[in-house]
Amino acid sequence: MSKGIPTREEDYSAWYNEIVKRAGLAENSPIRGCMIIKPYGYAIWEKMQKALDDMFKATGHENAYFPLFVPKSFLEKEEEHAEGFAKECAVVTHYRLKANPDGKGLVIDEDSELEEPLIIRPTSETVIWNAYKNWVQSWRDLPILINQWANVVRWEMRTRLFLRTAEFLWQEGHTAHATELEAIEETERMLGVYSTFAEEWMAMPVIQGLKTASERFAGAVETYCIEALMQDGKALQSGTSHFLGQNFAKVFDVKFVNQENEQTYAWATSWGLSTRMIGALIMAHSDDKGLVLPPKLAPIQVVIVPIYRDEADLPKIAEKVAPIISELNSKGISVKFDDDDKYKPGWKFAEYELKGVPVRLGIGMRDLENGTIEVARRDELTKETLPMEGIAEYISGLLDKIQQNLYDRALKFREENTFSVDTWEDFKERVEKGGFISAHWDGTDETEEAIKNETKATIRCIPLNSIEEVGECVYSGKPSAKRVVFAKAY
RNA sequence: CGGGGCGUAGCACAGCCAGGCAGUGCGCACGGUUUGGGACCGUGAGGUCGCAAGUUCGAAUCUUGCCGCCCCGACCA
Repeated sequence: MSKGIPTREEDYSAWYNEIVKRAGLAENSPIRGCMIIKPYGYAIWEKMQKALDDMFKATGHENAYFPLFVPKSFLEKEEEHAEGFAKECAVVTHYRLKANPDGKGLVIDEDSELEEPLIIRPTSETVIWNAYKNWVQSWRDLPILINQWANVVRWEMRTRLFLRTAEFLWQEGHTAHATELEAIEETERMLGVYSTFAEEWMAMPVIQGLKTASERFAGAVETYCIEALMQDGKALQSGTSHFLGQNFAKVFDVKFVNQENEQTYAWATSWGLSTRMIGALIMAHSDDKGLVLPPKLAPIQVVIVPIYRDEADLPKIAEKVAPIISELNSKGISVKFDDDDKYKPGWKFAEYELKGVPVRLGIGMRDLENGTIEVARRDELTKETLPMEGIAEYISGLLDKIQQNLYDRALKFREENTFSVDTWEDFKERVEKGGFISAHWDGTDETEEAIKNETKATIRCIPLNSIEEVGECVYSGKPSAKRVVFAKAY
């Protein structure tokens, strides 16, 4: 293995790919556009799942599982939904292979053609709402608050590990409500959950907002999103929550009798967050030495590297660190004691930096004599030698400090790269340099489209907290009531 | 689907122009010396040169066809 990875400065995209591969997060598979998530990458996803799942449960949701296959007729029912996904669907048309009569291998048995093709789910609204039809009769049956953890397939033309793959893992929440207000509240509540997850667990500040009509989920009345800024100045949509109105209830006939004894269509929401977040995590914090993980999502939070010349010294070190490990474990901190003799300490230092382990402890004979231990921080790449006494307590606090530092750093970066722009000249110039651009927009599809064509920047969102401010559209000069956020996006 | 590039050891690649024993680095195996920031020496294993046909005494190298992958564009979380 060669040393070093390309720097962000040299080639941001190569830097990203190298981190994914060299840190052991994922690799390309023989299947075009599909990735193999390796144990270390999957461990991060499991941490994300756990945090999110707990928050879903805390907000009253239950997990369930619906089929991988969607009958073509289901997908067709909601017109906009169908159109939105039609171009990226994998379709199953046969159910049997047979020995090739002309030679080796297998061929599709043409006699096994399905009466109706099955789509591999790009999302599950239709299958789920078809089921909800049978679950809902009375207002007393509502709300239905369900989430599923699943894989989905969207046949993308160009893919990148984690950021865009043909198959990806995600969770999709699908809820049914008796009233419009309740459904909108749910949509906003789950956006809040995503936002909390991004900021408190991923240490990644996000802007909460609404998508414009052109960026809205196919079949939704309103799409809410969280948008984060990556280190190269491009935006990444990191989670979406949709208010679906009664669109799916109407096409799947999900009606209930309300308290006034009237037949009423249920109101829907759906919300999803995917393995793309692992890509976001990488691009938000990592540096030219490799991955930098926030302690709350790091599979290994502390690694201990023993340093010894004589093999007989290793047991002495192991004995000394054993109580530290158990004390850290009792605080819920995951620790790896790397006593592998095949690699030298220097190699291990570099390796754990590449893997983004937040805290590294180094301990050798010198430390045993002095009662000290070396503590290295991944986020700031600093080292200090401290007394072994009370070290577990110190590390526990240090992990919190690192978590906070990563957030503060990312927030500072975003603030320094968010610009308020009022003229078209400034806009064009600013877009080239990257970052979020806050500007007035006249609210029309035409203007949005024109700006996209001329600059490649899109409206990432209309921020929820934006203040009413009279202004003129940066492109058309027409009146505008508030600023929206533009950026080039992934 | 349009434009460009590439298929040679597990990985990264050289060799091809100008046909003549299939190579280098990393990794891997074994032995020894090493170990506070990616150690070193020695020995060794590992290949249908993408596939097929053709030209030739002889093809990784030349010709034709096919297959696959990557990058750039249109589409997208």
